[in-house]
This record gives sequence, structure tokens and C-alpha cells, in this order.
Amino acid sequence: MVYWGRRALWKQEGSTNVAQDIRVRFAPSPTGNLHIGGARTALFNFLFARHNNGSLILRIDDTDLTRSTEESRRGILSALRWLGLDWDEGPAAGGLYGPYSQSQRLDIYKETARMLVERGIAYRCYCTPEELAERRKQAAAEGRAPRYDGRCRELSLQEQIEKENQGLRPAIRLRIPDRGETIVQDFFRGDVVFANDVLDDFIIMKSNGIPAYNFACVVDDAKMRISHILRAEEHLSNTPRQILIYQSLGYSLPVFAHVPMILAPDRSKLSKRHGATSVEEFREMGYLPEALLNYLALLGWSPEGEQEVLSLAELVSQFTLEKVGKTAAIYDVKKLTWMNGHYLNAKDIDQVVEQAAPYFQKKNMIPQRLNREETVYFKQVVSAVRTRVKTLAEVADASEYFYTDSFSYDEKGVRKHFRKEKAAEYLKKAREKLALLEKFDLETTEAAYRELSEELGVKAGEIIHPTRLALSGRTMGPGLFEIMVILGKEKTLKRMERAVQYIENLS
RNA sequence: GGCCCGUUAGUCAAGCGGUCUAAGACACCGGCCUUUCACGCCGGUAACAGGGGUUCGAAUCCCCUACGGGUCACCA
Repeated sequence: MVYWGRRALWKQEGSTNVAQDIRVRFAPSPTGNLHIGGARTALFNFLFARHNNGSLILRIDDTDLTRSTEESRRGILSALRWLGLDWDEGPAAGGLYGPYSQSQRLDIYKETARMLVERGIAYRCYCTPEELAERRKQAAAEGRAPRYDGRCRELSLQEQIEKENQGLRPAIRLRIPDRGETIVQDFFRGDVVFANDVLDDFIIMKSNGIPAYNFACVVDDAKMRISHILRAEEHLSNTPRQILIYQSLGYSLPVFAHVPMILAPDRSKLSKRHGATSVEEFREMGYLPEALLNYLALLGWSPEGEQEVLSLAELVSQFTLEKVGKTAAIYDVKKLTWMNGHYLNAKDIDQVVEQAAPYFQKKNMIPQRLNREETVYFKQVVSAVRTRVKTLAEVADASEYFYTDSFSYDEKGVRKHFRKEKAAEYLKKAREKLALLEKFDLETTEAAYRELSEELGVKAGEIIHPTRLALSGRTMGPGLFEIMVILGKEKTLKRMERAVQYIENLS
């Protein structure tokens, strides 16, 4: 069976009932970190594979020796793992079609290219990069298309030997028909027609023995039995060349599906100057993998119903290519942030505590290891604070006063709550009442405040606001009595005294 | 510049010729709840790029224009 077109479906091939497994791949080149566009492509591949009980292959396209780095490779793998996008074959997972790094498959490309040359489908080209660049420049100046002029197409053996004797190492070019057209059957866009004469004899093997991208990509996709190629739209223009390679090699074509790109807020291609664009950066800022995944899924794909908050499992069960759109999307951090806040609160508190810890450590708020008592306190803090913030980093920021006594008071707050006539008096009285409490919990503290507000004949808020500022230095945060209980009686009273002194010293 | 793809509100996005005086979400603006903030709930502003066709009927099909993006490397 072959998953066949946009509307239809599962086509029976002959009478055999043997299912052709769905095999998709994500093939990043380790030349930087995984940005959200790549992550989204990986996600779609993952969802498609899981939804159809297929396999996800991870391949490292590291043929660019000068730009590929081990650090980047590790970073990409760790970002994928953090997101929870596990792969069935590839680095660390193994598989029947390895190795899964192109740098380890050079012999395969070399042998394949040699065979193409032998058959006359490809040929050696001795033009140097400098010469080619010069000719391109010339063509541009004359307003011609910068195509390779085919001058090495028909070199005789004698000529080739001469070039070799001059020390020239050839690149290998694929012979492209001058006429006709190559049609890309794109799953989302239908037939996309390219005239062959706009293509030129492109290089499949560089003179240093390294394959060019299109070549390595096709050889691997074919040898790894990839059934569907889901990749970014930027590759659509490459596809006719790849199809020509498939044909030269006698391989059958996979289904091509080019997903729309993700653009930066200014509509341009994603780059470093657009602020956070990599998964790693979002992670550092305290975004949760489930939120990032959920948000990314909604960029270019839409669920059947109206529910937009979906777990990975729900995404898997709902994901179909039919619901993938074809227009480029601009990512919107605000919506991501909203979604992150949602997950931050919905998530199991123990997990949040665990994930928030590094952010507290980074700010030296908590030590690497917490004892039992510290752990209980930490958990109380996190669960009180998380409801008002949207990221893990903000959880830590909003928790500062739980870990230091020497915080300063918010200026606006001081003006609003401390400079009031009776602020100090209220605080003193409140402190006295709290001091008398035997049990210091949510009920008793709140009752004390209600009582006091009645005795004084003022609204509870009149006392509550200055108290919040006294205890936290801030005007916003968790419920006041929650803060008190977490801080404990002793600290609460001390901070109130400190505030009273502060107010009395205000001129 | 050539070739290719795309164009529904500020953003994501539903819509596959009539049910569209166009859904939902984020953002924004009001209101409710409330000790603050946030959450939550209720309500509001806001879109079919423009022009020609085809059709009884078009956001949906075709063409042109404009705009945006991609690609044209011994980068991937």
C-alpha cells in the first residue's frame, strides 16, 4: 500500500497486501543549533510516523566538513530528546540502514557516482571553482542565467588525462536533459512543473570527494527506503534536481511533501537577529517542551476540533497531512508564552518543581542539593508562585523574596501603600495580632486580618496591600496569606517590623 | 533578474462552489470574580490583497497585477 495523494489515500498495489512501511526522516545538518523551524519539521515527521505506525529516521547530513561541528550535532540531539521526539533509527538508536551520518557514508556516494560516470550519465568536470565563479559573474553582467555551460560534457579520455596531469581533480556533474520538464508531485501543492532547461548540469560530487547535498540526500533517502519526504518548502526548488538523480539511479520516487516555512515576525527568514529562534534558547528561557511542541504543531497544522491545547499523544492521534496548510507562518512568542503558562499550571507540581530547580540554582537561590526541609519549602514556593507567571525563569524571578530578606521595596508600591497616613500603624497592629497566633496557617492569619479590619473600620485591602509590600517588596504575587504561611511566623513578623522602621524613616 | 511557491483580522488559523451578514485561539479593549497580580468566566474591536472572468451562485475554480517568501554554489 502506498499513501498516495492529498485526498485519497491508501492505494492498493496489485493484489499483494504487503504494506509498504511509512518511513520518514529528519535530516539536520549540524552547522548550528536546532531552530524552531527545524523543530517543527522534526515534529511533523514524528507525528506522521507515529500516527501511521511508521518509523522516524534521524540522519545527520554532515557533508559540509568545514561548517559541521560535533558540538552542534550533540546540541541537536539533545534538543530533540528534550522535546521528546524520539527516533527509531539513527545516532544512538542504530538501525538496519546505517550508518546514519553522511560523513560515514562517503564510500557509498563515491561508488554510486563512479557507476553513473561509467554509464555516461554523469561526467567529470575539471573547471575550477574560480573559473566557474568568474563565468557566473560574467553571465550576471550580461544578464544571462548563470548556468553551467557544459564545456566538460564531452571531454575525450585524452583531454581528461591531460587535465589530470595538470594536477586538476575533477568534480562530477550529472548530465541533465536540455529539453523536457521535470514534474514534482508535491503532496500539498499538486504538480509543480520545472522546465529542464532552467536546470543545469549540477555537481553531485565535489572535487574533494565529498558529495554535494542533493546527491547524498537522494542516495540516502533511497537506500534508507524513505517513503515520504516531509521537509521545509525551501527544498521545493531542489526537488527537480533530486528527481533527476532518482531517475538516473533507477530508484522509485518517495512522496514529496513540502511544508511551509516559519518566518520571523518581520516576515523574513529566521535568523539570530530575531531574538530567540533556537529550541535551546527557549529551553533556557524556561519554556516547557510540551508547550513548545503544542505551539509548533499549530503552526502550519490545525486540529479537527476546536481544542488547541493538545498533548503529544493527542497530536499523534489527530495528525494527518491533509490538515497541514501551505502558507508560511510567522511565529508569535506571545501565544507560545500563553500556552507555556497554561502548561506550567496544568502540569504535575513535582515535575514543575524538578524543572524549575535549575533556574533557582542559576540565581543562587537554592543549593545544588536540598535537604528534606528545604525541599518542602521549595515546593511550597513553586506551587504558590507558578500560578502568576508563564515561564520557569519567571517562577524563579518571582520567588526571590522567599530566599532573601534583603529585598528592596517596589517604588510605586511605596508611594501607594507605605506613604499612606496610617500604613505604619496598620502594620504594627497587624503584627501584634499575628504575634498572638498560636497556629499560623491560612485560616488563622486571614481571620486575624479580617478581625483587624473590622476593629479599625477599614477595608481589609488597606492593611493587606502594605503587608504584601512589607513581606515581598512587591505589589503583586501569590495570595498574601499564602506568602505568610510559607515564610512562617517568625520571618513574617520580622519583615513587618522592618517595614515599619522603613516607613518611619521616610521623610 | 530567471524559475518556483504563496496571499482569510496585528499573529496563528477554520473554510475544499450555496449552511459565510466568515469559526476558534493568542494579542488588544471592556466587564465579572478578587487583598494585588495572574487564572477563570462573559462581551467587544478586527480579515477573504486588487482587478477581470467561469457559474444561477465564488473566500472557495481560472487568468492578470501587486505584494511576500523560496531557490538559482564544488552550503545544506
